[in-house]
Parts: sequence; structure tokens; C-alpha cells
Amino acid sequence: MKGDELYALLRRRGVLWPTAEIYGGAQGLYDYGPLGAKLKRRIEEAWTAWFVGLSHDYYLIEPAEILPEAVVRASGHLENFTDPEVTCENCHQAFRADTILEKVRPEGVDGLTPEQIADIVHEHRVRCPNCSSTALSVPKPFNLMFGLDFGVTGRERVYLRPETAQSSYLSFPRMWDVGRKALPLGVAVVGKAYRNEIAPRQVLFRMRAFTQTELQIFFDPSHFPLPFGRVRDESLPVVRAARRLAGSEEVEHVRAEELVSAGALPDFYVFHLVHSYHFFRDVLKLPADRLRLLEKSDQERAFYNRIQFDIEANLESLGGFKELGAVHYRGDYDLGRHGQGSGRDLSVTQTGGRSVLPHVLELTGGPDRYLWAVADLLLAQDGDRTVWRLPPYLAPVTAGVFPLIPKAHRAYALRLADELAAAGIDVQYDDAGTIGKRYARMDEAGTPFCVTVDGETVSDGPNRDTVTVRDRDSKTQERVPVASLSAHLGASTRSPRPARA
RNA sequence: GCGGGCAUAGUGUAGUCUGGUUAUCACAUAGGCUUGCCAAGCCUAUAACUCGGGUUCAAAUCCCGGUGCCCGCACCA
Repeated sequence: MKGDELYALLRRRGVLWPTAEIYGGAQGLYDYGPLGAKLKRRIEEAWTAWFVGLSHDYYLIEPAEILPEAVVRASGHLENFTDPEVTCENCHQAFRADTILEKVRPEGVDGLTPEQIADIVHEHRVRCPNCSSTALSVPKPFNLMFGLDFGVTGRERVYLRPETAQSSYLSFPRMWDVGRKALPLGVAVVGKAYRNEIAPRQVLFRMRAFTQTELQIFFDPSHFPLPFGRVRDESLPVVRAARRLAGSEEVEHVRAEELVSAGALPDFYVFHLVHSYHFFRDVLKLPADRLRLLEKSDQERAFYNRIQFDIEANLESLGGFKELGAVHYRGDYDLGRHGQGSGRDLSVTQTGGRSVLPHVLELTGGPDRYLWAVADLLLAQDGDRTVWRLPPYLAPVTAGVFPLIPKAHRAYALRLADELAAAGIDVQYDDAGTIGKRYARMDEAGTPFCVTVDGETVSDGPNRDTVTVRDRDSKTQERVPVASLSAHLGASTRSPRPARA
């Protein structure tokens, strides 16, 4: 489906819509409706079950979304997360450097250092557009973080976090104690991050307020024990950086073991790369032939990332491969920076007396993007019907409950819907229109099962107190006793966990 | 942020060039009749010119600005 077509469908069905729509919307902000809120929550729960389930040393925490200035200074966000901006010392108005230099330098200022921009301003005697003063400052970066006034005086500077990762790094000393002083130690966060993006676009792919699912694993680089044998033979659809530099974006299917032995990647990295890939393939059920693991070259990745593969999905709605998540080997950059920033040595002493500043392996991604991918890849036309083939554990509604003939079967069906809801099944009762229409509505919402109360259900015959259960994907029906219905429907609502035994 | 394009009921649209009666049609939604296991039919109802300003006797239509969306570039530590 094309992007605007898909977005229109999602809006119509109440999956999501723009924030403050009646005021014309707000760029980069979206609200999730009933189907979207539930679907997103289920995606987040499936993510947590999968990744925290990788090891008994991995934990979920929920840190605050606001960070003191010292934190973002240490992390580098204050200086790097920016666009150059010039201020007038005379009237104190601020202007973007590229705007103010439009006439003398139409090609823009990208790639120039603040000093070089200042030289151009000086050389051309550029004046302030507001007061004509030449007292223009050396360009200061325009910050892509949302700053807030904090405390009673409002003078304390704080920021909405631009990524959840920092929160996890800050938690490390505390988690070191809580986790019984052992490495590796995994800290997972599912939470909001905020970026004042210049050009929010593509709906859920570039938002100003979005959710991240991140697992930060702290480990001793000389000793990271894990059951690599379990993933040894798994094949991964990779595009290596070297091949890309040689001009080919073609996917190679490479066994995990080969990536370690011939590909020079550490086994702990490949182990987590395999599980990240499997999350998209086996948990979100995205088609394998639409996924690839794209290695970032030295030039592309951030300087502190030693290894980076992006996990990308080929999305028709967005015209190609888009990043859903990534696995970053960040070395000891983060704890080193926060060690300096806080003045507290974050290295730890393990049993046996070995002292180490832990390295970080980061598994990151965004559930907003997962949701869009799940819509793009699993929501499709099948003849004249639209079917959202969500796995049952992600579906916002597990079962629709219908009376075949409302007049005759409404009371029974309503009672059944209440009973199922009380048993913890997400059901939706519907008696509007024809039975075919109700099935179609449920297909479009991704509901895997439809329960229909018919004449036989309420008769005295052999099928008394049985209902038909119709399967979304096969459209086949089976007759199930009402007594075993909640067990029947509930069986498929648990999301997959990684193999541990 | 730059350049280009676009904006009419819940969705998709006609009408805009060339200003002029009650803004077209389909689907969707709600109610009724009928039917009763895969979006059937008939009747009825709900529902829109993105916002602000200007030109004009008269603006969905022309002009200016805001906002939002799409595409390209840039950005995405």
C-alpha cells in the first residue's frame, strides 16, 4: 500500500491520528486510538518478553524522561545535537547561519565549522537583518533537544531526553548493586524520547515524541559468556560494509558462525544480532525476504560505535528499506563520559578482583516504527477484502462475537461476550449489518477469530452451547463448545520467548 | 530548513482554469424493511469547501499570510 493510503486507513480505523487535529495538527506529534494504543502496548510487551527473556541478567527499568543539563553535556548531546545559529549581540535576535548567509553563500553552510562560518560573516560584513548591527556572534548550535524550565526559579536547565539510552547508563551503578555485582548486566527501557526534529516526516518514522525500546548490555570485553552454540547455524541476511563500498547492496545469507570466524565479529555481537533479527522475523512476523541487516561503514556510524548493523525492512509505503532497529557496539564510551562528567569512577571490580570499565552493547529500536512496519507488511488486500494478518498475541482484539441473527441470538451472544471478557479475552461484540460485513470489519482490524452464535447454539440439538469459530486467515470455521472457548482463544495470545534451555 | 506540489463530509472525489441557485458522486457510519455464515438490496438520516486576512455586489473558485501533508535536497550524535 502507498504511504498516504495506509495512513488514511489507519486514521479511519482509529489506529492513530495527528495530535491536536482540530487546531490543524502539530508537526511530528501523533495520538494512538483504541486499536493503535493496544497494538503498540502489545508490541512493547512482546519486545520486553523477547529481549529481557534472553538472560536472567537482563532487567527492565523505567527511568525519568527528564535529564539534568550535566547529563546531556557529558553524553555529548548538548554540543552535537545541533544546527548552527547566529545571534546578534546588539538586539539579541537569533538567526540560522544558513539563512543569514543566503546572499553571500547560497550553497549553505553545511559541513563548515562554527569558526569558518564566523569568518564568512566577518569577511562579508554581514549585518543583522533586524537591527543592521555587525555585532554577530560566532555561530552557536541550535539545539535539537527540548529544554525545560525546572524548579521554582525556573533557572535550572533540564532537557527531555533525546534517547532512552542515557537513562540506562546513569542507572548503571545502582543496577550494579541491584544485579548482585556481576557482568554481563542488561538494562532494558521502553520509554519516550523527544527530539525537536527539523523536518518530521513519514508519520511514525520521524516524530518529535516517540518511544524507544532499548536494551543496554554492560559487559567485560575480555569475558562475555553466552550460549553461542544455540545460534551458530542461524543464517542472517546481511549486507557487509565492505561490499557496500564496492558498490553492491545485495543481501548475502551468512551463517552466524561464519560471521564470527571469517567475518571478524565478536560472538557476543553476532549472538545478539541473531536475536534482534529473530524478533522482527519470529515475533513481529515480518516476512524474512523483506528484512536485511545493513552494516554501517566507518564513515556512516558514530565515532564511538565500533560495530553497527541496522535492521531494515523494505516498506512499500515508504518506498524502500527503512531502519527499524540497530545493534551498536559502543565500547566504553558511555560509562567513560559519564564517569568524567559526574566525577565518579564507573569501573567495577568483579569477583576475583578484576577491575574493568564495562563496555556497552546496545540493542535499540522504536515501537512506533515497528507498528508502522507491521501495518505496511501484514495489512494487505486479499481479493476484495482487507486483512491485517497480525499474530494473535499482537492483535488488539482477539475475538469478535456475533449473533448470526441479532433478533434471535443477541442475548446469548452478549452474555458470551461478557463471559469471555471476564475470562481475560479481548472481545468485541458486533451485530450491525450482515455477518459478512462483520467478518470484514474484523479482518481489517486484525482480529484473528470470530465467534458466531447461531441457531444450533441455542437449540436443543447435539450442537447446543457450541459456537462457530472462524479463522481470519483461512476463513474456515470449526464448532467449539462454549465451555472450552476461552482456553481455545487464549492459547495463541502469548508472544514467543527466546529459547533458553 | 530550502525548492516544488497539494489541501472539499469518516474515506476517495466532482466543481477551481473562466467568481454567480440548495457544493457532485461513491463508499463508510446510524436507523428502518428484508435477508441470515463471508462487504447483497431498498428507504431515510448524519456529514465537507484547512485557518486568518484581502479584492468583489458576490469567493470552494482570484490575491497575501499561517498551518498541515506529499516529493526531492539537507538533517537523522
